[in-house]
Amino acid sequence: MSNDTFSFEIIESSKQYSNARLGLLRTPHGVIETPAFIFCATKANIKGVTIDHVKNEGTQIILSNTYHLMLQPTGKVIREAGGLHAFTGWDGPMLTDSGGFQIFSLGHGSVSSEIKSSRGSCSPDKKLSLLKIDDDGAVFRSYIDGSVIKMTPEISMQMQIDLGADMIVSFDECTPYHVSKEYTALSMRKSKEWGLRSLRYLNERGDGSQRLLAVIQGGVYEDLRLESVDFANENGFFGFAVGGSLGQTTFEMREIVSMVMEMLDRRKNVHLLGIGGIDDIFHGIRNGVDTFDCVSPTRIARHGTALVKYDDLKNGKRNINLNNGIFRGDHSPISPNCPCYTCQKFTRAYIHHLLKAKECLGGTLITIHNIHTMNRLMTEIRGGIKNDDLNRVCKEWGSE
RNA sequence: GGAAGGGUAGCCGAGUGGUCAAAGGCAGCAGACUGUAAAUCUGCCGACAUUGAGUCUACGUAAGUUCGAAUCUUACCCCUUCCA
Repeated sequence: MSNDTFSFEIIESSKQYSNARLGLLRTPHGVIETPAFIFCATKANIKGVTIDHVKNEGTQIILSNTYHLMLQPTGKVIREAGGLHAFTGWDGPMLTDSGGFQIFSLGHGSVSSEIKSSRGSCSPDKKLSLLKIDDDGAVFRSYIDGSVIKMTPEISMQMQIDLGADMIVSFDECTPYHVSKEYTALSMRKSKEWGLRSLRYLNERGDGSQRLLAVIQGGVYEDLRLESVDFANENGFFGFAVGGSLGQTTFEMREIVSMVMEMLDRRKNVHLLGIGGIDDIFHGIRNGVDTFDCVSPTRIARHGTALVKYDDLKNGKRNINLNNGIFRGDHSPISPNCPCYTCQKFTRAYIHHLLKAKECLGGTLITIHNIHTMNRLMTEIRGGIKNDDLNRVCKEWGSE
């Protein structure tokens, strides 16, 4: 693999915000213009839509999850299929997550109630299935058949090699918020160790067609974040992924993101794990984040909410819940200015009907629209950086 | 004509003397969702009242029994099934 097959090149820096930048992320499966949004295809599909829709609405890169795919259909099946690209039909750039987040979400309960602000909406009686975590790795009970599954950096790396995504992520422990600083420190140091083991394994067993991102841990503590960043800066990772507990409130999350972004080697690409609110994206980009991933655009779509550019909606909101009764007889598209497949062919009334009738096409059509809208947001943000006009773009999308 | 079983909030359906404005489900109304065990979860859901306290109207209709009735009695109306 020649050196320029894989690279991250900063092609323009914002004058309005010194850290915001335009980049080109080159991978064997194509070039990603950054800032970019990465859609979650956790179980090797973006829920509810075909890969053609994903592509046609302007998606540059998608993400799948090691933990889910190792349970089902297993790495063996995907390796035999020729890797995730062949398996899914997606021929563009791809990232896989390591499974480290599952140590958190399967071990400590709901995501949203813990890492981010708000209360959890997960059903409370879910049984936690993390059995053990030590220096070697983590042991889970499979949520599919109850069998006992071991995850180590080496297992995660081998799985990610089998999956064959362009960018892969170090195995880490996503530290919850409600633990002591001592635990957070130990956990972060464990993730450092696991990062080294991940790197070593990939260098020894990989074929050179993949690059590794270091995960930045350290919770809400500046000194721990700095220690984690120093480690990542010094150890030859291709890029970075900011993860772990980002505090309890959105405000806290942004403070941590700003803090970490100041510490990282600015020559490398930075991914912000799991964050995808429009305000949070603008905040991240001003601070130099290059890529984001989040389940929110596709999840809320399945639940009936369509994202709409603030200036297009003209009612002071940035999304509409198509479950709401006011759309029963609304024969206009979701957004008047949207060229997506859904808005070209279908009306709010029709989609409202599909949702009410529990026809899964409703969620599908909104997912298509939301994918387009997120990609359009990122396109306009890149335009804003290029033209030193990011604040105008921000306003148009109803962000502060 | 005879026999039996029923009629409960928008719908279905539990409840058989007080703890009943009445379980549960559906429908309706709204909200949440941030490295996906999520096409899921939460709240409201007779009327009036800004919420609460509260007031009123309600379990086919009418009249009773009772301190108290969706629940017991009588009559009537309607529905379903079975027998002729």
